[in-house]
Amino acid sequence: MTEVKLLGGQGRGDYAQARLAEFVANCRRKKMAVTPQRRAVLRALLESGDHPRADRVYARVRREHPHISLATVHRTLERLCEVGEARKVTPLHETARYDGNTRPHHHVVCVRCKRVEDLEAPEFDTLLAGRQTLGEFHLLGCSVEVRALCHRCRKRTAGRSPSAA
Amino acid sequence: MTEVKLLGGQGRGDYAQARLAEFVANCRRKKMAVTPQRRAVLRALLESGDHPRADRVYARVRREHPHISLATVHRTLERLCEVGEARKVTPLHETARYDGNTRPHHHVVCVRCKRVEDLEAPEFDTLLAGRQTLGEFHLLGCSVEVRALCHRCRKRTAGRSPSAA
DNA sequence: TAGCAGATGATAATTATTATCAATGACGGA
DNA sequence: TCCGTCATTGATAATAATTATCATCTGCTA
Ligand SMILES: [Mn+2]
Ligand SMILES: [Mn+2]
Ligand SMILES: [Zn+2]
Ligand SMILES: [Zn+2]
Repeated sequence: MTEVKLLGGQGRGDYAQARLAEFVANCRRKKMAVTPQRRAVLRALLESGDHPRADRVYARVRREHPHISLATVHRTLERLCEVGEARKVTPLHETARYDGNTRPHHHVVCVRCKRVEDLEAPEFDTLLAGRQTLGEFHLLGCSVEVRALCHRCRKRTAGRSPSAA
Repeated sequence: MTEVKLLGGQGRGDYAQARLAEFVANCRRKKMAVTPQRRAVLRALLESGDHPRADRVYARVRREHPHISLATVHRTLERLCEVGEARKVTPLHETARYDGNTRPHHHVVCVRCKRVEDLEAPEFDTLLAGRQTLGEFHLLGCSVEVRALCHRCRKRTAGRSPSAA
């Protein structure tokens, strides 16, 4: 029953160190230039445990790199996601998407064209069934977002990096 | 194993009819005015099976109500979500949120303050474990988003409508 | 160390969403 | 059925996130 649990910020420091240490090698592998800005953005992201927005990362990076451009922060964050060094919590954030179907269900999203299809997966729903709370959170519901490539996009995307785990 | 399946647009027509039929009564119950615009927006949303954006709904509604304002469409869609007549597929769409933690994990999101915390739930991951595809979709990964109210927000939200299932 | 492809910074442009506010009309009570 | 009230609408402006542009700079390879 207690299969689901919140993760505190434990071991964040070590994790950040390890990730920064391997960053240079990873960049070389991906043939991506290692710039002070990229390093700083990744460090700032790793130091914030709270899934920050670009402006928060910008604020933090500026403490060490007062001359960095906000555009660079945006570009770098997207780049880090493309190469698998970071993750976008909000793959569909560009515009609000609405759904007239109020029955509980889940979604599969094409990460490229952003097409969204309904998905039925009853098992997902039962996992939180008993619980009312999770730590300090009062539960309302849960939805699963399956990241995928639709047929059309898969053909066009041929050889590509992760961009979504 | 085949517990997860895509839902086609079957029975959409009947579902739409039923929803529209009960809409007036639901509005009365919620003490919300029934306007032609609201009815039209809900109809347009129900007719689009594809999780549309506000501008798509606007385009469709204009076919019958050429004078409707785009602002009204935005307002109405949000309103419908508040009272449980529709659902926002993208509760975190306002701004991109990034995550330096690349280990597979899930999230709990406070629907009010948008705080995001990491969540560990191994069972969620195993459900799609075997599959490579789902219908025409090539699977990449899946993430669970648990909607919740954090302690602080729960106190401040006292008596409130659904806004999230 | 030279040269180039890619990265950056400054800035403008784009675009979704929200705010404002006067005019309108839905609806409960007379 | 008519009226007054107040929520809703439409038109428009304001806001804010993101992306585009482009001249300059710099990490990287040979
Ligand atoms: Mn749906
Ligand atoms: Mn996370
Ligand atoms: Zn696609
Ligand atoms: Zn909260």
